Amino acid sequence: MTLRIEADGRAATGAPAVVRLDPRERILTAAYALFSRRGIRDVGVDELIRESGVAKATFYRHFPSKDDLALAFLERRDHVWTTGYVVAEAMRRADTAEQRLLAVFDVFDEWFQREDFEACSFVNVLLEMGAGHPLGQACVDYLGRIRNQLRRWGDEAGLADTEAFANSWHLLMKGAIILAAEGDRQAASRARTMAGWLLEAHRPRPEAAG
Amino acid sequence: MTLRIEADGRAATGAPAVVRLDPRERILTAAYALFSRRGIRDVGVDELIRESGVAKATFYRHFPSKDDLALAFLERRDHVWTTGYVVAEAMRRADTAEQRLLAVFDVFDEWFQREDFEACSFVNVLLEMGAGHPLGQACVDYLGRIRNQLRRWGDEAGLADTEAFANSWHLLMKGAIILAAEGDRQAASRARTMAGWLLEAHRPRPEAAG
DNA sequence: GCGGGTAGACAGACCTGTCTTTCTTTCCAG
DNA sequence: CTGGAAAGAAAGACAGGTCTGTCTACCCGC
Repeated sequence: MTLRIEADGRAATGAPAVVRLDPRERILTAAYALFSRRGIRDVGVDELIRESGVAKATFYRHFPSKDDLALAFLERRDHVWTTGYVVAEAMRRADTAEQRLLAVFDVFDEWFQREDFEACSFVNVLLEMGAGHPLGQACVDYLGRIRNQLRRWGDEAGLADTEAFANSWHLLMKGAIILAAEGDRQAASRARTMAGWLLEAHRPRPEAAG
Repeated sequence: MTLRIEADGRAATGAPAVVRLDPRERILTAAYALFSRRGIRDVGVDELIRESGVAKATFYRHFPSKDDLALAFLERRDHVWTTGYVVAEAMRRADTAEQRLLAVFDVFDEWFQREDFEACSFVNVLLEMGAGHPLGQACVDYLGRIRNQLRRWGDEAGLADTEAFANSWHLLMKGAIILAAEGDRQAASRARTMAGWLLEAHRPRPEAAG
C-alpha cells in the first residue's frame, strides 16, 4: 500500500529507476514548498507544473483551478504543520496539558531559528486574500481549529474560562510569529513569559468560596 | 499654504466649483484608500487612475513606478495612522507615559469595532511582499518606528529593560490586530489585560537592593 | 509657446485555463 | 501470455484576459 519515496517526489538526475510519486502528490509537494514561502498570488501555474514536473493538462485534471490546489495546500498545511509539527512536538515534549501549552512556545523558538522560517501560512493567506475570499475563509477555519486545540488543553488542565483563554493564548502565538517575521529571534521566549502570566490568571483559585 | 479640501479629493457630482486637489494628492488619496484595504498586488494602476481621476501619463509623471507609489503610501500610512491616529489619540486620552501605553489598546478597541477595519498595512504588506522586497523592508522600518515610540514611552515611565519591553508590547499589539482580523471583537481588551502584567513586570522594584 | 494635464491606444509580459497531439501504462478478454 | 482498448500523462500551442509601463495626440492656462 505505502510506497517509499524521495522527499521531493522526483527522481534524481541520472537515477532512472527511482520511484516517482504519482502526479497529484508531486503537485501538492511543489505547491506546499512554493505557497508556504511565497503566498498564493506570487506563484503561477506554470511555475507549479515546472517544479512538479507535470503536464498542464494533468495539473488541471487533478485540480480544476488554482484555488482548488490552494485549498488542498491549506488542508495539508493543517495536517503537516499544525497537527504534525506543533501539536505533535508539544505532546512529545511534555506530559501534562499545561506543560504542553507552554511547550508550544519552545517549538516556536526552534522554528523561528530556521533560516527558511516562513511565518504562518494561515495568517499570510488570510491577509493576502482577505476574509471575504474563500481561501481567506478557509484560513479563518484552520486558525479556529488551532484555538480549539488550545481550548481542549485548557480544559484538560482544569483552567477557568477556556474560551477566552484560548483566544488570548492564540494572540500570543500569532504576535510572536509576526515579531519573528520581522527578525526578532527572541519572540518565542517573550511570548512564553506572558503566557505564564496568562496561565496563572486562568488557574482556578483553590480556595474557591462556595 | 494649506487648502481646505474634500476628504476624497474629488468634486462631488454636479458640484462644478469644488476645489480639486492637485493630481499627486488625488493619486495618493486613492492609493491610501485602496492599498490599505486590499493590499498592493490586488490594486492595479488602471484602477488607481480611474479612482483618482487622473491620466495615466500624469500618474507616471509623479510616480515612476507603482512601487514608488506604494512606498509613498506606506510613508503616508505612518504619518496618518501611526502618528496621526494611534499615537495622537493615546496622548490625547492620557497624561502619563504609562497611561498612554495602555491607552493604545483603548484606541485599538475603538478601531477594531469599525466595519472597515483593515488591519495593519505594515504587517499586511510585509507578509504580502516578503521581507526581501523593498516594500517589505520599508514595512520593517516603519514597524521599528512604532517600537521606538513604545520604548520612548517606556523610558519616560521609568520602566526597566525598555528594549525588551517595547518588543513584547508590540507583540501584543500585533497579536491583537491579527485576532481582530479573524473577527474577535474583544481582541483589544484581551491584549490590554496582558499588557498590564507586562507593565508590572517591567516596573523597577522600589526596594532595589544596592 | 510650453509645461502639465487628459484621454486612450499600444507593446510586451504574464496569468489562468483549454485543447491537441503523442506517448506510456494498465488492464482485461481471449 | 498476448492484443488491443482505454485511461492517464507529457509537451506545448493557444485563447482571452490583465498587468505595468510607454507613447501619441490634443487641450488649456500661464
